[in-house]
Amino acid sequence: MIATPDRTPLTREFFDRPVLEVAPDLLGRILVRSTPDGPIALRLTEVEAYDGPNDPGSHAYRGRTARNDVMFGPPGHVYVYFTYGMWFCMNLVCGPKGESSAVLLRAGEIIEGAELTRKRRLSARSDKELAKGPARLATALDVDRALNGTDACSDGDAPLRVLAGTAAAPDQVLNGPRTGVAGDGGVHPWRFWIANDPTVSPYRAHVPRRRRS
DNA sequence: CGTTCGATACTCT
DNA sequence: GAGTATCGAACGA
Repeated sequence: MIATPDRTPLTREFFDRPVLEVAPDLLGRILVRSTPDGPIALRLTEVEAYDGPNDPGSHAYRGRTARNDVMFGPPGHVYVYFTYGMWFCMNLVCGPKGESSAVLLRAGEIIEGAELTRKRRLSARSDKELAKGPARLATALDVDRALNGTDACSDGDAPLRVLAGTAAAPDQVLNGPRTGVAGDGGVHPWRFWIANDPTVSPYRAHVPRRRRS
């Protein structure tokens, strides 16, 4: 039988651990986005760990800036960044305050409010694609810069919360190289996903782009 | 389902 | 100025 997902929020202590512990433990958890039209719930199926100052792939690698400021704050908060001129991606800050580690939320399954996400994800060829990729996930949940720095551990009517859900069994969690990270030729296998889940995004190696002349 | 190509504007050098 | 923690359109199978 399938256990009923636990709808209690994850605590700040959950996120106040090494990011490589937190990242796989987030799989199967439930992200709830409160919108004026109603809640959207997503079961996390794919994440990536970014290990603060020790990780050349991390936005925090070269120190604190206006963009990555939230990463240096308390755990359990939302870090949103803008990339490729068009897209937002969302992370959850981990580790003790000041460590600047975070988990990128890469993909998930919409389990509630799918009708609300379809209006923003018109290009999705099926519901499996609604949140298949980090920018698609953010678009589906209507996440943008306005949510940067918000607390995902607060209860009540916070715009974003993370609930306990049903953690993926450890033997169902696979890991491999991170997607699209410059210079990370499999050195850091810090992408984690649920085995055989149809909502996991395809792996893409990093491709440097040059501007047209 | 897969591949290829290029749009886009922000961040840091 | 250069690079980017990506995606969608178009096309083929």
